[in-house]
Amino acid sequence: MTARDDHPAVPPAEEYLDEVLAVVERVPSGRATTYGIVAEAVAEVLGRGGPRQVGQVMARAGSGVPWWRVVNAAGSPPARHLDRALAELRAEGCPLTRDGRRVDLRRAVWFPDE
DNA sequence: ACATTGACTAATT
DNA sequence: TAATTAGCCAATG
Repeated sequence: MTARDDHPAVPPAEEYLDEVLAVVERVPSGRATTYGIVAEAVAEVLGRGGPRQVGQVMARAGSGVPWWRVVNAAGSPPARHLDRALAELRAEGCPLTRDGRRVDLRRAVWFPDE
């Protein structure tokens, strides 16, 4: 290594990205969590980031993980892929609201400490 | 260094 | 219940 090997092997942004994806991968089928909850879990490890940062990561690198299990605080999947997300959620039996357009977080919410 | 932009949230109306 | 507003945080140009 160089004399100064104090520069991160992984850029902070990438490190943050990995941490977010690691959490999302653990969300069980048929359940869901929120950007805010993921952000808290990540912040516990890295000490930074908020819901919007999680959103950024998902937008940029969310394919590859069960992104449809991450919804906003109101239970709505990302508007961009609303239909695809709802189809997935319905398919895996995730509790939805009566109108079937949002996740019923009261029943479906999952926290990373499980 | 400043402005803009987002797969956000909580409070308000 | 839905729309609006202000606050939020880091990436980007």
